[in-house]
Amino acid sequence: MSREADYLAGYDPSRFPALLTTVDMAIFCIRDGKLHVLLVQRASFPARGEWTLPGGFVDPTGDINLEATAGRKLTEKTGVMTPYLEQVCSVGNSTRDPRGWSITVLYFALIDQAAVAPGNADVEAVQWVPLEEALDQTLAFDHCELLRRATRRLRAKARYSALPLKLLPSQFTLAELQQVFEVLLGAKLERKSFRRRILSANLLEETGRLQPTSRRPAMVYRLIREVDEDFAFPGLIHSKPSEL
Amino acid sequence: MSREADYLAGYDPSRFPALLTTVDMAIFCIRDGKLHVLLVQRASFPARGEWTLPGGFVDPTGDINLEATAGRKLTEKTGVMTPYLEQVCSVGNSTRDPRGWSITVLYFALIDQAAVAPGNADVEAVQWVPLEEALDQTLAFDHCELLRRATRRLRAKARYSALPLKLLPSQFTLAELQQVFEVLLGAKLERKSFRRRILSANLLEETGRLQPTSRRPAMVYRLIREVDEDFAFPGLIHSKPSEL
DNA sequence: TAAATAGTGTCTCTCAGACAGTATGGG
DNA sequence: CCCATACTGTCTGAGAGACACTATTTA
Repeated sequence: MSREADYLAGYDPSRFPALLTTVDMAIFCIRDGKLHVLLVQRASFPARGEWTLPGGFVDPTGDINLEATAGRKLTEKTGVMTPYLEQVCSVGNSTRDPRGWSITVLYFALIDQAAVAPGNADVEAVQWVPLEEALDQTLAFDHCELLRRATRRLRAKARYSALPLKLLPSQFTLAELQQVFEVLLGAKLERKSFRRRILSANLLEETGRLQPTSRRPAMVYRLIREVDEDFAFPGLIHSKPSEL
Repeated sequence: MSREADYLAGYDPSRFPALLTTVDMAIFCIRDGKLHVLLVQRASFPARGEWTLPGGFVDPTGDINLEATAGRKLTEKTGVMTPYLEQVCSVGNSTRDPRGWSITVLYFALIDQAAVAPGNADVEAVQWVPLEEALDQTLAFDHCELLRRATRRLRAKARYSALPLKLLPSQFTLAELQQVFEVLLGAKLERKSFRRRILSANLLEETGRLQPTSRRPAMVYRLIREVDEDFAFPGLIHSKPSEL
């Protein structure tokens, strides 16, 4: 075992070719009934002035793990502290970054739009963009492809999980929740079936009554137990898949 | 734009703290009606002599992308060239490797046990281990946790996708296929329901007749179209989840 | 009272589970 | 002929879709 200690003492990581290692994030929220994603404008080379997903290098001295890097980036850009954060995939090759062989670990975050610190987004070159526009415009590096992957994952999960809850504040009506699902799935859902499934999952509990947004007030619900990454209820998976 | 070229010419990646970047693999096959995973014994420090998942450093000069690294490792250990390969997740933190902050990208591979080159496994310190044993025994680094994650992904996919097909040769009977699903799900499936779902997915076509394994011969099927990562059929998802 | 949205009753259709029945081979 | 396994027929119950119905608010 002292031989292993000797080995480690003499180990020099910089002998190996350096790989650029970053974390990139697709931060989603709902605004005006549409899915939006946060984009930032690069301040320095490479791709200076172009728009990208927020992200940056892993800091081995400050970040205890990859998720901490992602959380740090998210808080820097939005002020949100405890979002839903999920790793999507990693992409690594020799061509995606002109500086050399690079790897990025892609996360997506779901946040309640109301929880975003309003100041930051105007000071920095940061903006919320409707998803379709973001996918149309040419993002730097391979960030269009990254955004597509994050979107596909999010939409797939909307078909069988309670994940879209994370795009709402802690109290909400079923109509609001249904609308979020409809935005993600790109399809209208049957009201009765939706209520049946959501309520029979024993995920929500009633509270009081709500602001009369238009006519009859709706019951306000809150989450009764935490929605983890693996939670799935049967049913929504049968909805037809949405376009793209 | 020449300023960007200047920037790139003067860019030195080694200014940044080095991160150890590896790819690890959970290579699964079915042997004797049980799910097995390939383990290797480490030949050098750190953790010399201990068992791990096969894996190794990304080679920026040889591998064009992460999947190429994974494919290279797989072929080295098994001789299999075109397996089903799927990225599970990446784990990066400061504690998982004694040499420093390290990231691993985890893949799993599904192969037909009959396609494995038989020679290699005996020469090297490589062995197929029943999954339960592998999870029980103490693997080096965080490889127990990695193996658990790969297993969870595989088992989850067996509930709604046609993925388990990749554990069989190109021709197979429905009884064999059902047995693979049962092994992965850890539960008996209803024969009639299973046949209904598989056949109504229009994935298989009939061929001729088969060896009388025991009594009445069974129809041999083959895949009619490729099963990609996202293919899902309704139904199997309702099966009760298996233990662990 | 009209309009608009919240929420319910209930029919039907699809499909998975169950299980008994039939088919086809080897000993 | 018996047995074991392959495969089918068919009943039943759960749950999603459809849609008309009632309830409760504002204007």
